[in-house]
Amino acid sequence: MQYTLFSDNEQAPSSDNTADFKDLNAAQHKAVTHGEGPVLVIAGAGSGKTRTLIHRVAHLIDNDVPPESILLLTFTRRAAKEMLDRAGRLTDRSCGRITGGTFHGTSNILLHRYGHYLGYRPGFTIVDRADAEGIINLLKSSLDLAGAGKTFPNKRTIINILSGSINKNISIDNLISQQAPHLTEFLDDILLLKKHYEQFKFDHALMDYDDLLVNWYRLLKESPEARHEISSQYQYIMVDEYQDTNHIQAKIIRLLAHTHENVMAVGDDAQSIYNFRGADFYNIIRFPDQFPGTEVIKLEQNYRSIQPILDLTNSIISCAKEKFTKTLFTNIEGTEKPVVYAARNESGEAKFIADTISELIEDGTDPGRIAVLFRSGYHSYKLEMELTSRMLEFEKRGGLKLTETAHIKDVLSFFRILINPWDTLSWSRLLLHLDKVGPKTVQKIIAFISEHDDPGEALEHFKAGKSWQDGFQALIAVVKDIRQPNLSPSTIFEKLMKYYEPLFEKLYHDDYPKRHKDLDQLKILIGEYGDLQSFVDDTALDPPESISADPFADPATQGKLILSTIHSSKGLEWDTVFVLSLADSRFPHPNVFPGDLQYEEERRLLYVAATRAENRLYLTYPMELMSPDRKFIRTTMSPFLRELSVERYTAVNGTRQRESLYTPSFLEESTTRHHQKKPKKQLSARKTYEKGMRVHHSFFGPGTIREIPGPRRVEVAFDRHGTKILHLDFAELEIVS
DNA sequence: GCGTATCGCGTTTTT
DNA sequence: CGCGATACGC
Repeated sequence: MQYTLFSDNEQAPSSDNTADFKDLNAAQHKAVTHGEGPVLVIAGAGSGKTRTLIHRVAHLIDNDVPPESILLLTFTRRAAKEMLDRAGRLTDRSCGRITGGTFHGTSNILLHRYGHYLGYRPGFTIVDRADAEGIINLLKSSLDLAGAGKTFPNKRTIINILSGSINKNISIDNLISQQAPHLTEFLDDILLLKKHYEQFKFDHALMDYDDLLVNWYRLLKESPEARHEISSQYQYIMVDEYQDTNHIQAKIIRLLAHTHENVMAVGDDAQSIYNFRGADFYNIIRFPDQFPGTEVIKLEQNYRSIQPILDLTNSIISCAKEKFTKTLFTNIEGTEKPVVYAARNESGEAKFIADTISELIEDGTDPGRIAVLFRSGYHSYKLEMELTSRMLEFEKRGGLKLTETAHIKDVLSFFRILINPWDTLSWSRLLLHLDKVGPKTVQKIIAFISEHDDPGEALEHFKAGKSWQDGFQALIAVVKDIRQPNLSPSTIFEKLMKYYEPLFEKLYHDDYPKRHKDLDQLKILIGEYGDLQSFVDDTALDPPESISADPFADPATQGKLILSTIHSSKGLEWDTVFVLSLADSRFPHPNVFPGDLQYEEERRLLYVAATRAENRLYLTYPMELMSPDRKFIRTTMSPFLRELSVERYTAVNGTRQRESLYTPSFLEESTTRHHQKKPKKQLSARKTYEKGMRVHHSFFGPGTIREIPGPRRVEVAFDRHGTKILHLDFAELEIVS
């Protein structure tokens, strides 16, 4: 295969087209065909860096580099899979023999393969973040922390501090005094907690994400044999999203490449948004120091967005305190400026977005090409209700992971105790479901069974209280049943479901159907695994975003509208993007102030959000927010928006129908275009509703009116679907009695 | 009095 | 969902 050089102005075709390997611009071509030695590719948003990496892989294979010697490290496993798949299509060869994945996934593989050099037994269990939080919780209650009157920081904060201290390579006391001075009074408690946390993980052969990295680093550093073996195995190392790597990862890369220095790192300092968990975008700046002789290549052409969007995003990032000037340009045609919409309140904001989305879909836009992004998971609640009441389907990303939902954790707990009988956390999950059994009783049971060589068997010898004996015996029976040797994961699943199903029905009565669907999908997923260990590791390391998404979905069918946190939207792109809740007290996060390190990161976060858009970008904010005391407080637009020149966007004031805040002439244009109110059908609006009425909804079925929270709204407690707030303008609600 | 069940309310971001 | 405050039952 040959690569033909095209001029910089030649536009790269859509990245989905695999027959386009010749259409690379000069900079991309240089990166793709680079020979031996370290390369740093600084790539702007939408500059085709993924494409470049794919072609690089294809180029190497075409030049008879054995696939086994390529190591591709990406941010998400999904990205790695996609790259290998596309590279495979480019080369007409299987790329399956390339090692590719996340740092943590790769770490897991290498530690199982080479861990014996450090004296590891391979049977460790990986805990994900949610479990780590659970452990902290367990320890917190048993350690009796915090003096009277003081609220001890929550477990999420603790975990951030613990992992931050590992990632940033500084001691906890320094970290706290530097970056979280308000926690100084808890320093001793946190240190104590850390000690017990480490001991706990050690006792139970558990590792969390950070331990994997630390041990990978130790493996390379402390075992010359392992270092040499691994480094000569992987002769070509490629790292995507390099700005998201932390100190340990940078050191790992350095050691991995010590025999050959064939490293290609790709990243964009302007998109560094993971500083809070230890990522350091100075890693990019330091790369040439770590690898002397590094060639630096810049990709500045953007193949994603139209020029007006780029103008806006360029000016967002140009306000940054520290910037490495890199101005993106594009040849994609399009003149429509981004819209900044000021809504009266959160409902107005949700309504505007839902209206606009409905119109786009009616005009034939694939819902899967539209995304709504926001800072925090709960910012989208209002919109979710609005969309549900209009029967618009969506998929929410970020926030809670599937493996973090209660019912999935329950099932996984059964699997976990089989692999690691000392997995106290999973035991306590299972035991807590027994009626009349609470935290205290669980602690007693666990203390008892942990004494024994075989906790699973010891369970039978614990004398249960009279009131909960029956449930306890039932649990013992299942555990005994699934502990039989040589059962396939599917068989175990079926066996445990016989016990769990009735329990589950009682426990999650409110949204039973949805959760049950998850379990059905989990069953399918389990069926693909032959052994338990790899199933448990996989679900801990990289939980599937949504197993309800059909893996064999026909690509021709329409996708779903995406709601996502900005963090989870990284690396993706959509035709139309909405960014929600860009109000002063919401974005940046209220705890960060100008001058903080975090403040600049928040700005980059907005940059990342805005650069996801190809053709249409809407930035919205409410002028009124609900304060803690059910009072409304006025807000203005986020400071990041305020510092932009008004030339860059079209301002629309949703609080007055006919006036614009800034530029009246623009408003007429955009209202007629997208935001014109259509007369909605007044189906239910005329009827009078009262508290306590029985009603029937075409989708949710029968229910009772709980509350009338506002004009044209009712809060209905549905018999089968929980409580929902419905908009009478849209909901088809019949009065039954 | 200890421990469990229940309700109401607030929630940064995550490989 | 998880936390705290409060209420009930052994």
